[in-house]
Amino acid sequence: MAVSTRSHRTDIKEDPRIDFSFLLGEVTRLLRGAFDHEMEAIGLTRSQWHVLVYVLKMDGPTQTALAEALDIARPSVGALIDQLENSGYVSRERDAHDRRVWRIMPTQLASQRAEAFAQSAERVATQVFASIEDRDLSAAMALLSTLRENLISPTPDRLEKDGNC
Amino acid sequence: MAVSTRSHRTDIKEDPRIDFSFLLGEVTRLLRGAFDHEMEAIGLTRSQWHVLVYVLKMDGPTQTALAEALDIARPSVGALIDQLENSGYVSRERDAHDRRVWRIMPTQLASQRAEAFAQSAERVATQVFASIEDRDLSAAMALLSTLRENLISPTPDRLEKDGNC
DNA sequence: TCCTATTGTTAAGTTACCTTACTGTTTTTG
DNA sequence: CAAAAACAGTAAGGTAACTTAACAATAGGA
Repeated sequence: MAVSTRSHRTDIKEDPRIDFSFLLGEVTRLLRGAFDHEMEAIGLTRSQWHVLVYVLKMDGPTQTALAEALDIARPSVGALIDQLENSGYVSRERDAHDRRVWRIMPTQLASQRAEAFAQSAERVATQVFASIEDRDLSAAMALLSTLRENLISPTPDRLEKDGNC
Repeated sequence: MAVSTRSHRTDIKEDPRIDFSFLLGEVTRLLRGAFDHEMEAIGLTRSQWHVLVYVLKMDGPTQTALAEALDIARPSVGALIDQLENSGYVSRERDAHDRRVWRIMPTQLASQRAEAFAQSAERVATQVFASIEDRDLSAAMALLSTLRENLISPTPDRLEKDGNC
């Protein structure tokens, strides 16, 4: 079934799952750096770009919806939207039915540049994912999805159900 | 050969490699959170713990060696070592042959607690990697290693050789 | 000995988050 | 309908982890 059972080993240095975790972190860091490098030319930070992608994806989300999607605190989203608004990439528009909320809309500028962003992303992806088979990529994605599931909700068998407290 | 050739698509939202990148980031973030949660009880931040693991791994490294291994700037290492020294986990010891350098040594406390750290890590790993097959883990690690290679050095075929500038 | 490279530190600034507390607005509820 | 609860967003302030630039001390070769 799962990863081979270990009896009493308590050496961080020899657990493949720990190695995997470190590798995951390292690749993520490098990948982030590669994207940053591209985005720098465009004048967006990673966080701004991250938010912007979700704004483009989500079709007029509220800030709270963005906060949930990005899993960051609402004030953080507010600050990032401020930045993107100042740079002219998004605008806050009042919701027709609820005056508490802002709908975050990509501007024309964002749409114009969306293609350039995509090409930058594509350029990075082409280098980074060179020689990777579709099949393997899918398999790795499936594994990562499983990890995500396991991380989001506790394992079914021992659900301590304390959530995150 | 590589991931299926696309003609002109420039839509970030539909590129599996971009999806993969986001997923990678998300899993890393969640995983980091899970480890943080464990490490919090021990009183170490993620960065401190990260450095400490390398100190335990590397057998008396200099700060510069640590900076290279962790791929962070030397002042950052210095600050983290300060913290770990104040917490009593490492000590700076003068090198016998070069009075400029400090050798970073884990203290008895670190060795004592190393097992507890490992158990914490194990506990997280057991939940997160539940239902993951060894085979699949290895395959994913291989893929991540390839990505790392591609990220560290430009692809052989189109080596622009600008390094990182 | 002088010149250069290297180790580590200090100082100042940036980014990206967080938390807590607040102002409005809407929804619920008695 | 009015009071209370819930919710969206903002403000203020904090923290951790980085960065770069400039510096002192040391090492080591010409």
